[in-house]
Amino acid sequence: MTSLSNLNPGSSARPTMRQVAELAGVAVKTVSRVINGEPNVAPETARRVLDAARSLDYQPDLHAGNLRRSDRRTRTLGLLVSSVDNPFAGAVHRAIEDAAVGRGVAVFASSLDDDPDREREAVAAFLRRRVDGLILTTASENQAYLEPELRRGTPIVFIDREPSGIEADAVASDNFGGAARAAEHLLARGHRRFAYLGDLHSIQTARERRRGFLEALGHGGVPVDDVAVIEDLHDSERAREALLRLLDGPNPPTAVFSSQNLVTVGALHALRRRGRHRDTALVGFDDVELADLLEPGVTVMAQHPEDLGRTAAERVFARLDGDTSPPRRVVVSTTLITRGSGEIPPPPGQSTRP
Amino acid sequence: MTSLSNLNPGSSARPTMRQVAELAGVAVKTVSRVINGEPNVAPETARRVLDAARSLDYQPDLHAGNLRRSDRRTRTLGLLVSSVDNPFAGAVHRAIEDAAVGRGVAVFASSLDDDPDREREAVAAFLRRRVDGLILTTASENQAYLEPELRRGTPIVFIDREPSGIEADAVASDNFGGAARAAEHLLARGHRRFAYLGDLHSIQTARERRRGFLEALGHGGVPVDDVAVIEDLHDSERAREALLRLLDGPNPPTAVFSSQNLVTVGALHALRRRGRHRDTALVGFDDVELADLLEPGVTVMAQHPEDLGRTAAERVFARLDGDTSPPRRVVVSTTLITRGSGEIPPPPGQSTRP
DNA sequence: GATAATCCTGACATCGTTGTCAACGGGCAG
DNA sequence: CTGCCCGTTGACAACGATGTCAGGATTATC
Repeated sequence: MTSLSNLNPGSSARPTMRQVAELAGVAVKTVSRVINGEPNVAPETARRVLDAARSLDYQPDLHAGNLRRSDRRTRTLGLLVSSVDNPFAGAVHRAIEDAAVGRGVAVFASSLDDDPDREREAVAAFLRRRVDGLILTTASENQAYLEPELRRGTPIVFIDREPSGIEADAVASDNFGGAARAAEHLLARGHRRFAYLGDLHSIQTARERRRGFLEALGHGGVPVDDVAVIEDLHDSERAREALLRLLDGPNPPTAVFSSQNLVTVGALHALRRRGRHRDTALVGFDDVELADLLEPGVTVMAQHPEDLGRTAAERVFARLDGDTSPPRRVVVSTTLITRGSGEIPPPPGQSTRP
Repeated sequence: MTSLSNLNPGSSARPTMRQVAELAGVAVKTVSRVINGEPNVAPETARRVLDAARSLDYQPDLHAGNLRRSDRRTRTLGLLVSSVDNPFAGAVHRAIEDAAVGRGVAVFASSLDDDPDREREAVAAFLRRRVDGLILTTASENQAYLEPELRRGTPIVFIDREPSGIEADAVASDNFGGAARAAEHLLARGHRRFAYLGDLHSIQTARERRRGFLEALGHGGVPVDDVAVIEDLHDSERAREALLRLLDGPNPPTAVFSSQNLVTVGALHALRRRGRHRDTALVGFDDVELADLLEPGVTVMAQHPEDLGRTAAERVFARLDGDTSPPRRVVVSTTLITRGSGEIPPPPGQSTRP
């Protein structure tokens, strides 16, 4: 009874090459050749195999093949972002996907919420699945734990954050320069009382922006002690509360810098709530949807997430294609978009320098 | 020379269980037991194995194991959305990821731009990777091609679109009812001249919204012929142009319904450009970031993408856990958020019904 | 017509892991 | 002391595919 192969019709088992081979009356290896478009198969044989494959709805098992294949490529990429829900990360993700899809590469994405523990787990989950490369918005202080993997030849590209404790490719915005330019923009309007609303201090990018902003203010003659620096604002709600407290305080800022998109949203809410949106200057880092339709429009240092994503993907694929040049750090410049909020001057009597 | 196993120190080759076994002085199967936490391993042996694994930076190959394992689970999910760049899709994605991560399941996401060809390719790419389940925002007219896969036991859940040509689980917003309620909301303010700005007619969801909107207008005594129905607006630029043409036309609408977030953004731009944002009513389907800070605030029929994503993931996991009940259609209701733009009355003299 | 080159095909080992089964050794009951 | 049980361990086959190699058929070459 069981000596014949399992040919029960309509069987719901997933067909394998063996079954396609049986149905087509050829050897498994011949099916493999046809499926992979290898040369030297008689057209008539190929047709029979394709017919059989189609009639069984056969889908090759990429991972089984990969196990034996010499190139050992899963055609899979792992992407770590703060959250797939964040518009910036979404744009990065899309650009990477666009670069990958043409090569038949699928993308895993994982949200970290900038939690170092989740980073380790997510990286391990990717490596267990043998991704061909990693693109990481890292959340950890130090990524030396990736060293062995890097030595094994897995391309690792850091995006939106510089690596630390490891030499690897990186693609990031000009955080320092962009934040500095934002500061200069506000200084030029005559502001002297600033607030800096920053993301988690543990995030390298956030520290760069802070440094850029404060150094530029220093060059403009504003002592750091006069700047209200508030950090660790990781979502819009916290940012809103923080700015509300400042606005209600004894010496509210005349100009506000918000260091990322969620913080900008929170700041906008706070200003609106206190009716201060027309007399308090605001520049945000990273662009925000509908920023141009608000009144006043929101001035931002726009990043170019598509460029970041595309460039990071190109780096990964270049490495996979054999590029063994030293790690490269690509800096993508930012663009100041003036829409009104950043051009608000300080109230009269407070604009002149001492 | 080659009789000894490859033990060159610092070798950059990826370690396998065999190498861990050699280093620990045990059989491969024992390593497997330790790595998978199977019982009946002497503590001392387990320690030696773990030490060896750690010192080699060993990561098990999930796919090799899966090949032999009886449950045949890759712990991987495939998600198809219109674009990972779209805020709605991002929220759905995040909710699915949150449900999956606890089970050790990783998520592939693919953007379709609502192109049926890309759908077929992306599904094939997922199936070749043997995802455990599919969550699809389908772009095709008919998904009967998934029938064999469904029979094989792969859970397939449609999200944000109803399946056609196949019986499968589906989770979607109340598109018809939500759009109808938007129409009623505008009718109640006395509007009689409407514009409907719709997404691609090929999208089932878009057709439902159109049907809901127009039927409700019909019940309100507004003949369909009096409604400016413009469809196939797939991005904000096209939506902006379309509404600009209407506003510049002989008989501009006093109330506008935009059928998804990108269209809403385009409509907002058009109204603003013509300075009509304070006297033309607007209700959008799907919420938009910062909608509450615009003047007037943007009234929307908010969807609940987190609920959609979470519910879809729950359906997939329930199926994987053995639920064989008939396919279920889950409808997630929508929520009207009044912020001003939808409460604008028609200009005097046009508000009364004939 | 003989020989070589080429095309087509299949048998077999193998990739890294797990399921099965059997063997070994020590503890314990009879 | 014998026999049984159980905890521990490893040998081996197998998962679904591809690389290697060899053999038979066909065609080209002299």
